[in-house]
Amino acid sequence: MKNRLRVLRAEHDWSQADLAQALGVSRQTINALETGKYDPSLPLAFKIADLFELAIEQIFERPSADNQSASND
Amino acid sequence: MKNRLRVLRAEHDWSQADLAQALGVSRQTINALETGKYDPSLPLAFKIADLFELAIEQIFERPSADNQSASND
DNA sequence: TATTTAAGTCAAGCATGCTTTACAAAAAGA
DNA sequence: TCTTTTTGTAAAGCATGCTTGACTTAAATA
Repeated sequence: MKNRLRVLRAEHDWSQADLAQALGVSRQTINALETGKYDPSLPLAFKIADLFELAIEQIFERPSADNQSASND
Repeated sequence: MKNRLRVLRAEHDWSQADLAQALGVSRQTINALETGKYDPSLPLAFKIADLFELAIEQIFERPSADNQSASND
């Protein structure tokens, strides 16, 4: 899932460490998000959205509709 | 983090199993989300939002701003 | 040039999200 | 009442999210 974190961070002229501190997470987490290692949890996504005063949908791109199925009893 | 899943599901007259199938997750996952056991991943939150044609923010309530801090180097 | 800041990455470890299988209990329908 | 459907829950296991600590490299600055 792609995101606009790096751009938003640049617009605010923040380092990864600055952003991490503002969000209460580690710098490595920010780096991992920006480099696409994994997606944030929903609570963290909300914090990010609140910080940048944007909707989650404006920061994170919809995933590519995987169509995986689970057995469901 | 509270959510409106049970209400939305009721509006559509779906069982937990129906919703699970529509989302490609297990019934137990839906039950866990509705009973507040845990929050969905961001990708699953997007799928839910897409299915109900709502924004994530309209389904999931913002978490109560934890203010936890990480050491950050 | 020497130093500092910023970014990338790795490994180990713990927490959370989701799976399958299984069972119990409540609610709905015959 | 009897049967079926729906919901709740539990345990074990695997995948993902996030932590700390450490190290490397590149870029900015004294």
